Amino acid sequence: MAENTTTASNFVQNAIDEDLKNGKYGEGIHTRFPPEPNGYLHIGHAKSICLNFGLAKNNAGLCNLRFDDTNPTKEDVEYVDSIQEDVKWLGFSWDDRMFYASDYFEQLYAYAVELIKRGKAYVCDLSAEEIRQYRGTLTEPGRECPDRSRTVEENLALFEQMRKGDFADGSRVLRAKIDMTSPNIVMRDPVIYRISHTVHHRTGDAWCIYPMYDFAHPLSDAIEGITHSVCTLEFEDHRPLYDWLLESLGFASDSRPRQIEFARLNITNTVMSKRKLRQLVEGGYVSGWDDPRMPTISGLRRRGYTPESIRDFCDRIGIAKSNSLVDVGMLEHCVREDLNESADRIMAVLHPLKIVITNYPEDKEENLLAENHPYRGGQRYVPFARELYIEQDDFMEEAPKKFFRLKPGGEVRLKHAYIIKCEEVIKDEAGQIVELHCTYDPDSKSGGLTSGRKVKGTLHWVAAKYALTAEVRLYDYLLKTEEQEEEPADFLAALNPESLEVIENALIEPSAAWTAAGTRYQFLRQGYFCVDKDSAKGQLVFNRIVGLRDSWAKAKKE
RNA sequence: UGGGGUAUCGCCAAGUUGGUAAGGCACGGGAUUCUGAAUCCCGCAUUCGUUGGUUCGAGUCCAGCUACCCCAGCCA
Repeated sequence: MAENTTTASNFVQNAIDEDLKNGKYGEGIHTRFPPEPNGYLHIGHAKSICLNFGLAKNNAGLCNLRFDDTNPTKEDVEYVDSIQEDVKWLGFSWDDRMFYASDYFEQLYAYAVELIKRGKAYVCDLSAEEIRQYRGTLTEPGRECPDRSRTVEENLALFEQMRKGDFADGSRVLRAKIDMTSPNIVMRDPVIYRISHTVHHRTGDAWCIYPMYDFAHPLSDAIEGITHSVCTLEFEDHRPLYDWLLESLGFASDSRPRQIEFARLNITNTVMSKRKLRQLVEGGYVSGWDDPRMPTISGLRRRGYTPESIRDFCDRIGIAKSNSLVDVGMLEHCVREDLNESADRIMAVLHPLKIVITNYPEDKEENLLAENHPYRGGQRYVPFARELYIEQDDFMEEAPKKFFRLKPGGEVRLKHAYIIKCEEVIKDEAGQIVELHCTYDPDSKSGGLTSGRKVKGTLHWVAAKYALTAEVRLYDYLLKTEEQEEEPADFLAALNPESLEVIENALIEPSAAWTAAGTRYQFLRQGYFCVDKDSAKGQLVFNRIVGLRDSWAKAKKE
């Protein structure tokens, strides 16, 4: 298991090393995780969280949590709450450094005024449509807005009126005065403030003008003393603007924050855009942002993923600038590895096949000692009796040569119990197998002196009389059948039809019920399961995380 | 004949100032096993998108191609 020693070298760390070596940022480094509270965090955000908090930790620095809440039309407190919960759950702490871009609205306004005073910003009266036309295209330069030559005084007055609410939404904007002919479209006098008479989830109606990301972000970073502003690749074109703003407002180049971009996470068969995830939630395709099929942190949590496994995953995939598509198998490997280490094992049967041990006294019952974990120890008692259930798949009447499980005349070990032999197959009139009559070897009891006898297969089982029913939810949590380009409509159509929630009942050994909800279990052979905390009310609910790789299942396919 | 990026094994990803290709996932083989799991060994790029060049020597330097990603929100 990864000790989360993010020692893996990456170019961001290299850049930090370089800066540290050159004596830049003598106070130590400072990063931030800046989500917009417009949806729930997903596994892609986890990559950024692990990176930013990890860099801080590994370099004796600090990492802030900052809500980038500059667009009130999309944001909500529900999201700021869930984001905090998810970051905490992942195991990271921002201590007392939780901020909101909206905390800086007043300062940001002052910076905008300063920019105007320096002749580097102006109020533009063009409509959104006109601005687009004036902007030019990818291959043609833009044209200057007629308002570009307004005097500082005019701009100051107009901007103040904007703030006071004298103008309607969309009627005017504040723009940075840079270069309409720049080959980089971002630099063609970008809008830095817009008018929006919208109630903000935190500032209410105090403001009717809101700063754009491009303006708020570098300044928020600077205000917080951020040294390394790590973001994703699509902002590379924005870096010149980031630097231009700080430069224009007089932040010294040797101490101001520096933007570094890395590639965002993509996982095979996984829907990773907030927009699409929102469609799934709002369209009722899933039960919510925390539906166990969702790649959200909260969905993975309900699915039984541990924070450790997600951090480990983020460590393993690395940080680079090339667009990559990580195999979902990597994520699954990480949970398997973690749960193999940490999860107690219990026995359960999904599709029961009754077994009668004919030479076991009818009134006899035993409590057999069972290991909770192969090497971490812990023990429990499991009731054993004459009538048991095993998994239907664990018996084959006409078995191929390499079938290690129960077959007529064959022997098999019942885990923690005895070796049994199948003597007779009982069928109904329709020829369906109803039950198996077996005999057991009393000398083969697990842990006993003569328990060393070897048989090829080991089965899990549950005593018929004491078996408890548990709800098992089997999910195919992959939401896409295959990689494909999807427009919204096609995207929904491309959902894996098998990604429906399947609920079955499993028979579980009674000892499982002794443990409090929230404990993670591994079902023998069936795969990893865990108690669903949210639904464990009187009844145990298990989610399948991912099945064990079963070479028998593989062989069966061939 | 816009700008910005990226190209190293099936999938991720290290590769310091050029010195002769880490690691993980997946996969294959063997040992072991009261989970056909786990564990343990062993194997898995003469080659770094491509073509040339510089050099005793290049994934690392130079030039030219090619492919893919991002940008024309008053979103972030």
